[in-house]
Amino acid sequence: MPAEASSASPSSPPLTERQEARRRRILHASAQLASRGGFDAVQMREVAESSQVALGTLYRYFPSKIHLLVATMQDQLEHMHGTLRKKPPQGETAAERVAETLMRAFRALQREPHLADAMVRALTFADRSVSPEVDQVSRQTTVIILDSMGLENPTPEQLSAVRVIEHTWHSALITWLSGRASIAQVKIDIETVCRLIDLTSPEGQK
Amino acid sequence: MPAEASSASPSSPPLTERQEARRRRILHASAQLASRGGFDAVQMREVAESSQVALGTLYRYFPSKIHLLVATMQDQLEHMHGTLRKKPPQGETAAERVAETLMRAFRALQREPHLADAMVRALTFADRSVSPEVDQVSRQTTVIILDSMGLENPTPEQLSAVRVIEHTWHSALITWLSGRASIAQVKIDIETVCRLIDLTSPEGQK
DNA sequence: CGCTAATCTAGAACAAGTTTCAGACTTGAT
DNA sequence: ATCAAGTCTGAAACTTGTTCTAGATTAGCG
Repeated sequence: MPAEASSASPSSPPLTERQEARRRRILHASAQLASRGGFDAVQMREVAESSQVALGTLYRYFPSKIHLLVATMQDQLEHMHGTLRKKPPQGETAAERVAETLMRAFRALQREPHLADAMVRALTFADRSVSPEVDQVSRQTTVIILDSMGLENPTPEQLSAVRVIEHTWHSALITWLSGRASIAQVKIDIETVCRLIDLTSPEGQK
Repeated sequence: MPAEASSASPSSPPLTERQEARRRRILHASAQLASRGGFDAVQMREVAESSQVALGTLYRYFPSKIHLLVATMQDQLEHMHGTLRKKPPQGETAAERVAETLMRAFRALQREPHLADAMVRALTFADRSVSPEVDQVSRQTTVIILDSMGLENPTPEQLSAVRVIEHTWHSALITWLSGRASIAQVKIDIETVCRLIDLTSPEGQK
């Protein structure tokens, strides 16, 4: 298989090799700074310096800090999806498998709470100008969830349930990140919302 | 009844009359500016000017823009709760009543989408330093939902369901505000998540 | 009334996101 | 190899949230 082309949107003018490298350096610097101190620690001047790129160039690649962090999240999500694909969840019911997948993702985020903070805050703070990118993250998340459900073609009802699960996922993460909910609390919320899946599977829950 | 004391946290030193008036002017200016242009339009210098208060004073009352907007939300929530109390929802099941209540709130927000934008963005962007205030908003929301369910003492399961509903509510609002979901979509999501309530009411859904 | 501590004001100053600009460097096509 | 168009750089400037300061005002109290 071609080692390339796995990345994000294949639209817009194709990047040269050096441009691709710059983009990579920027995303790497962003993730690194975010891992240290979260949203606030990702300062555009520092990202520029760390990635050896002029500030103006950084802004050419990512038109705002939010764009940058959302792109960072897309990047991390890809990793995550790859990792999750390798060992599919073991639960009996679809609800269990989804909950298991999300809890696995949650544990991954716990290992880098500052990075999680930066990405999630950016995601929910994003305004209309970032909608396409945020939407892409959302679609990717949907794919991961549907994957873990093991569904080929979900019903509209099931898609609604998945959307609600995503809502809960994002919002629960926020309450955790801002110290208003414990890890256990998040777990309960995830398990609770996942019950909606069984509710929308009239054929039984196996 | 005493016409006073209905406001927020009755803790900390009591405010003099003029201070109470200042606080009110500030919140009013905040809501007004927010109604115009949303989060970005609430600029601290403008709020200070509109409310005839020095910038430093504004910061003494509300230690950050986020604090100010969250307080604005608390303020609005009180109105809302009062309004909702007057005409309780008519639905048959608890789930229907909660959905009806939230849709009513949603329609209110649609009348002032910019204000909604400012408040909701502030709420989800808030970091740990605002946790107490955000938590208060969350509790107030919980009360409104429990009220509409007509429950005296909810089970832990039901409280979980309510938390998930709140998650969905906030996150769905965000997707709507950032133009990634339609009004219809939000409605569906609310109705979907409200089904969790019936799921957690083993005694039947009347 | 007159004092003292707390509060308020005007305004400067600082921090970080964003924009702008002139000049150097790359790229792609001839 | 050469030229035009597009890109990158370094640095300054601008915007808006936040902090700080010195001096006026106000509130509570003897």
